[in-house]
Amino acid sequence: MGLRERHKEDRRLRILQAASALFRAQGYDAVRIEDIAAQADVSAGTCYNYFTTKGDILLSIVTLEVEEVIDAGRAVVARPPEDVASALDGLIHIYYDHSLMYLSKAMWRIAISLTISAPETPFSQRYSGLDAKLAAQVGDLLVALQHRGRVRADFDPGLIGRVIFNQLNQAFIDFCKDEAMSLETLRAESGQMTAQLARLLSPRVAAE
Amino acid sequence: MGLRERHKEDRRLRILQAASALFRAQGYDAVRIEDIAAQADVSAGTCYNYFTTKGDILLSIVTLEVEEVIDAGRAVVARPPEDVASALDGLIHIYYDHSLMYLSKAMWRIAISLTISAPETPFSQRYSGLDAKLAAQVGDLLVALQHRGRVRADFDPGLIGRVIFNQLNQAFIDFCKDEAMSLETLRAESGQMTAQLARLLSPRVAAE
DNA sequence: CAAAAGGATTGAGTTCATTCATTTTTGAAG
DNA sequence: CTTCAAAAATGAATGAACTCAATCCTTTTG
Repeated sequence: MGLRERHKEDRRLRILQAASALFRAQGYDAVRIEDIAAQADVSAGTCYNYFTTKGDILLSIVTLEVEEVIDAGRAVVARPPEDVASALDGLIHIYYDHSLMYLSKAMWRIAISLTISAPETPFSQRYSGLDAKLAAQVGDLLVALQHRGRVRADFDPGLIGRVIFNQLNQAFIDFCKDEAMSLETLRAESGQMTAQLARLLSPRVAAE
Repeated sequence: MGLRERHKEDRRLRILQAASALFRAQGYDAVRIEDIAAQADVSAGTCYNYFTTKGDILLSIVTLEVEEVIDAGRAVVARPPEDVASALDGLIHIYYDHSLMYLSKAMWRIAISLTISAPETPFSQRYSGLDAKLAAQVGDLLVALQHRGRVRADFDPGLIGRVIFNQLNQAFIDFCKDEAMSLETLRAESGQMTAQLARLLSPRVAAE
């Protein structure tokens, strides 16, 4: 790798680290591109050689985080708890905890809103792809549970995986929208939902 | 009502109408506050006496639309079709069609993203409240179907109503994110989902 | 009816993201 | 070691949202 390439890598990383630290410390809106540039020892213009918009910098940080969440989820899917509700709750627990490790509610809000308002942006698309992967992971968990006979076999696990993921996602968005809401409350609400869905999915029904 | 009050009403309305027309014609981003002000025969500053941000003007337009959607939905809930899948599809059909009558995909994208990125804004909160009403309406439909014995009685209709609404909502967001996607495709995808859920909710299960 | 008080309007001014013409740096070729 | 073309970096210029001190209208009061 030549000098030029190394410089490029280096600068990209410096910009990302500077932005990440500043966003976390001061909030997305309060940070100016010039601040990021100064902290990264480049000029404002250079930031635009690496990222198309300020939002893209944030999304780039967030996608790194989501990738880690997916990795963390794999462990649960490979070795899921026995019953449906616990399995779902375990996965969800990991998703939520990991998501808040490095990113504030405000950063998530902005990131999510960007993927909706500017879906054509490269990082937006990447983020959407990761969301799809997360949904697929939930589907994988359901398949594992189906194999064990813990859930009904007469439905499409991919589809229901997406249904469940959408619930988690919406609950998480509501959580991010309300600064006063605690992680415990989020977990409790998701738990209610999964318990309900686990019941609908269980093979033996005490119908009516 | 004094002259001052009348002026206020009048101006507010003029700003809203000007913005609505311009947003539709040129798209949200392409319209400047000054353009709206000019079209409404006021100054740019005045727009900020009536709305806190440019986004708030859009949200104000969108909430009017959502209120109409809720009204339209009431008719279906009052007199739902016999089977679960048709009832859900009917309601959804109305939601989607009405939503696209006056607002473009792009306008929805921006509006939805604003309610996430700036949830404290007055119109944001109003919008969120309307979303909750829509979810409750789906719940009402489920209650009606439960009374007829068309769906299992052993679940919380409010909770499942929210689950279903979240699905619709997410499908609609995905639709707005993809300019190439047709309304037919949206309907088809939602239909798949409701069919699947209708099955899970039906009282007699061909278990496993 | 005159004048003071308070509310609304105004548009020039500020701030920041983004652009772009210019300058600097890099790596290859001679 | 020079020279040169391409790639990158730079920062001054642009444009649009939003702010605010000054001004203009209503309304009220004496």
